[in-house]
Amino acid sequence: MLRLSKLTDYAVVVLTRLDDAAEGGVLTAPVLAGATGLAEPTVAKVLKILAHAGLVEGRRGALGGYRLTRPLSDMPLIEVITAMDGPIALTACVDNSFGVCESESACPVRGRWDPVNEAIRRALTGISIADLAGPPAIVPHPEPVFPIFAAE
Amino acid sequence: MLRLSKLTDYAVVVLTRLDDAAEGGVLTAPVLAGATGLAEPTVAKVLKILAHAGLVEGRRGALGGYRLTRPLSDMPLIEVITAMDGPIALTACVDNSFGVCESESACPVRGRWDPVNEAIRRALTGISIADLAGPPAIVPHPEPVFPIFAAE
DNA sequence: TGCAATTAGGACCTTGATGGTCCGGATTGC
DNA sequence: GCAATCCGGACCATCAAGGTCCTAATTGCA
Repeated sequence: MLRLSKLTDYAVVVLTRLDDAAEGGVLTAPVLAGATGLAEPTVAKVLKILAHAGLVEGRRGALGGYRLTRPLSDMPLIEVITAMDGPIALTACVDNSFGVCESESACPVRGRWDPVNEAIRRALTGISIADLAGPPAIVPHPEPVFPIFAAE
Repeated sequence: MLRLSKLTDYAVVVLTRLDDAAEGGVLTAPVLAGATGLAEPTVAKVLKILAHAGLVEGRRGALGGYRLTRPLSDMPLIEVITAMDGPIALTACVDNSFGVCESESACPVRGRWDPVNEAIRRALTGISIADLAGPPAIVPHPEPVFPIFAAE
């Protein structure tokens, strides 16, 4: 599925909220949880990871909270994904992890995924979080029905 | 990690072997297993999935086996990934699955992943399996050391 | 006609990563 | 000194991926 983790999804949501609510100010984890509708511990976890990656900045203490270190338009999506999910890497046997793969010697595509990773990396570098949060266009929900598991 | 499944990796390996060994002829699952160093049941599973997607063709019976339906140069990577891992889709809440996400109404990026998926899709469409199996350049292993878990 | 070789299509179990929660410690402002 | 926060982990449940196996269905050959 090439799926990316939910945490990454949450991260984008949180970052977006952090942006339009706090011009210079800070927001606490509980407040962000309320604003996004996500569970508080989860939001806290996301923020911790983002802080670790330097995408947000945490300030402790009574009047503490989090704030962005850069405008979202200057924050490429790939950085968020890398922060949350780790480096972009298709397959386990990328970039020379020896001994892990038994069929190493017989493997004809060894080291061949790199150009693919590069292609994806490039594609994701050109997109900023601001692009995702974008201007208008919240997809309308025509009719709040039961989950439709459309044909895959 | 944006990782893609091992099965997809295996698929590329198997497809490659299927190509350089069988010009018009067929190869059986056990033979392919031997040639790739993968377990036989696993290879069989991969082949079944690929056959289902129409990328290979299975022929039953005594002299049966599998063969490619097209040259690898005409087989974009994205088709293999889609066959093995399902459609490219970042995140669960893509393309309007209502009711799944509680914070639906509060979610500012709803429906916003689509351009990202598009970008990745485009990047992967331009790469064929032949490009992966490529001409030369098996990455050399400078020194067979222990797995190095480089700084993430 | 019977037998052997193969694919086709699932069922099944195990394992690992993900998602989510919680707790103690450190920091800061009042 | 106290309350409000972040910080850094540990911890557990769930779920899907990986992998194996079993039973048809098909085909060629003796």
